[in-house]
Amino acid sequence: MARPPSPLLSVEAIVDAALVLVDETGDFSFPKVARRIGVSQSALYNRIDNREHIIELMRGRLFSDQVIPPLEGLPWDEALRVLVRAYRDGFAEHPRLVPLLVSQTVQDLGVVGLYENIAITLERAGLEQAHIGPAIATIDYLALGAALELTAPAVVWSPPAGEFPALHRATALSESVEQRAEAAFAFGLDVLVAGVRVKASHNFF
Amino acid sequence: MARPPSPLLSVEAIVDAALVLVDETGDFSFPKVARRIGVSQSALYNRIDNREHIIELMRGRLFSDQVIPPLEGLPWDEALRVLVRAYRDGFAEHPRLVPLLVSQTVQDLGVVGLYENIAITLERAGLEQAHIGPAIATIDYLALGAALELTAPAVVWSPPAGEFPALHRATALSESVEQRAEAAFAFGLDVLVAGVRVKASHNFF
DNA sequence: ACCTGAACACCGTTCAAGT
DNA sequence: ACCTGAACACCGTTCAAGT
Repeated sequence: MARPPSPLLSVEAIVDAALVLVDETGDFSFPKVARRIGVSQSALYNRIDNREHIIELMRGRLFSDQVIPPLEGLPWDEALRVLVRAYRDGFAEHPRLVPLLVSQTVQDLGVVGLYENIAITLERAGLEQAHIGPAIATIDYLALGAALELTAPAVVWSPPAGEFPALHRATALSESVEQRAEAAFAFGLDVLVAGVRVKASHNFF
Repeated sequence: MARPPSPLLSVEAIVDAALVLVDETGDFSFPKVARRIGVSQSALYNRIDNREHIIELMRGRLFSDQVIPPLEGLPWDEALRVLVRAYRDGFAEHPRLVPLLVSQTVQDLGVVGLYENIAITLERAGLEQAHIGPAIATIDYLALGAALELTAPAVVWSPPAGEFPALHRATALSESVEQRAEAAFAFGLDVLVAGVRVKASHNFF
């Protein structure tokens, strides 16, 4: 077999296979993706440019099938919560992909659309123009971090009881990874909304 | 040469070499570390266990030579600012190391000491016990994210002007990477302090 | 146009062998 | 105890060759 009548390969199949591997093992490789599809390793280069390209395609997949509910009726703080949650949920569906994303720049346009909505909402909040970029960055850190938390093992710091009393008290109420990640994200989101409110109110004086 | 009278190798030399490589190239490898020290690749395994071990040793290095000023006299919000800045500055000295750190759990005890100080300060702020863990996680996200920002290229989203007006306005005031990272961190820190204040005040009602 | 197979320059880790 | 060199099972990427 050299040139089949209908192509054996598609970009979609490559991204599918890579995403399955990342979900299962935390990483992917060309040999494994190729084996999973049943094609030779070098054939992948007919559809994609390189490893980075596959990662960027996976990032796009995270947000492509996301439905954002209408935000018109909502006050800015509710709208902001919806958007930041949607952003976090995108990452949280494939948490083991996040470490591969952080060392690479965003190129996907679907993600940029989500950013635009967040920027609009922050303008509605009354945040001054110079603070909107920094606010989006902060939201980025929160969403990425909260998703990363999902990949962490059950106990994070495991502080020696006697030496670090305050930390020991804080981690004593230990739950599942999911509960801990959700609690951290919920707290971060509350802090964000409260902080943006305070920042925005400074504009009125 | 097989067994030299005094060892050619030390853990310190390995961590030094790996850190230089990460700073310069964003990654390190056993062959490159060994070549830089002038020793064979397999000799490294006399001092360290594996690749993860080297990464964890580099994480420790970030905070080992950090001097934290005394916090006794300070109000909780000032103290919190000092600690979170110290945490961020630790990462910021070797920003290209951060992507290697995010997929691995914290084992270094110097870092845990910093966490303890933050936990104490959050207790002083009046934050309820159940919120201290989530608050530390949020601080983690902020510090890691702000350091990651330093590795990003100059333009992050580069939004097509017409299609994403709000985002275009927000990114129009573009500065250097360092300025942008600092602005984002400063905003995030303000939001954090304001948010913690709001959260803590709920305990008084 | 679309695939295979071989080739190349890289990895991390193990292990027998030397002193 | 401490090092070397060879070996192994992996990588990402390129390219000539086939239809």
